[in-house]
Amino acid sequence: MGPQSTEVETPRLAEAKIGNDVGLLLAKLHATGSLLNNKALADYGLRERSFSVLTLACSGLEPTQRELADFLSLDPSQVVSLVDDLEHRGLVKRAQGKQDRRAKIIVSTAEGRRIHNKARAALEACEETQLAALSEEENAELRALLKKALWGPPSNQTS
Amino acid sequence: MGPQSTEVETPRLAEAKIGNDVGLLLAKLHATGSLLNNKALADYGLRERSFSVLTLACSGLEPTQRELADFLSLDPSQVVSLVDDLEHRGLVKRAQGKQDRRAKIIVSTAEGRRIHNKARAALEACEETQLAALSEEENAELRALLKKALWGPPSNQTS
DNA sequence: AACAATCGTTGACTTTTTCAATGATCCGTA
DNA sequence: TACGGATCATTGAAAAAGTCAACGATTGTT
Repeated sequence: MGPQSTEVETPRLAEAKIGNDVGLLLAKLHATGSLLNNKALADYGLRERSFSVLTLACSGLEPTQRELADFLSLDPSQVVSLVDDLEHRGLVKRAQGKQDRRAKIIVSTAEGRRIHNKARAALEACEETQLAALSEEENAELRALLKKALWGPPSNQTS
Repeated sequence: MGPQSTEVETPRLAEAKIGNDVGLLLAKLHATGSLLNNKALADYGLRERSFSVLTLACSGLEPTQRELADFLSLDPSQVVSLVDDLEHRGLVKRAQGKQDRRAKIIVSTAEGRRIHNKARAALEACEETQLAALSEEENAELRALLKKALWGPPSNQTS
């Protein structure tokens, strides 16, 4: 098969005005991307969402479940399920919130970090093939635009 | 309140490496966008998907349901439901395929085009507020990058 | 003419999403 | 200090969405 197994030919219907609709473009890229990402993560028993949770658990930011729900656009009850799963498999654990004892802080275990490193490599390779049509600069530009659309102009702290 | 009612402040967790993950950025922008889009379209009894179908029915491209399913990344049975709904409301109708009598071509009615025009205006206004953080050029750049990621470099036919 | 493949459709099944209710805890105010 | 309202994680149920196999009708191929 071809060098990249992702979609290549422009479909007939893309000519319609809706082919420029941001909402549709996002939905479509997200749909095809999710499929591939989940496939790439399946080797590690992860999916896009559980990987996101695991990543944030490994980040050192000590997120609470509420923060995870907000950041990942999920219902709090969905975060419970995700964390339950990861915790049962020994990849993360719940710790008591430091200022707030109602909140649970999600932190990674050593095994969690081990799995995460492998999964991250696989995911990065996967996303690279998805965006194979874009140059390195375009790839970075896309990220920057998405972030700006979401959170406004980057504050000039950190790099 | 702020000038745009959409999200503005960068959340704490965005600092994590995953804040640069294209998959997550797409998911997040799509999630918040869908919510707003559906809200904007609700006045016309439409949602993102039924609007997409209606748009393509109005495009003159005479799409078949199979083409709609492929283009919108939907299961054929989902297209059945969407078209059923629009047809019951008199916005589109099913016509027999020209070369293939198995296929159904989806075409708009006069009423369908009327509704579509109004809904499109509302949606465009809605998306403009969503991408308010982007300049006009950045907005166009984002569209171009998304299209390129999906379908490769634009073929130099049409304008 | 026979066969496999495709289109739209249906219906069953699974997964995901949504939402209200709960106990524990926090915060502000009296 | 004690009260009241708000927030956190959790549960469970209901609603919505997604997935998938099977079907009749039709197509194209052998």
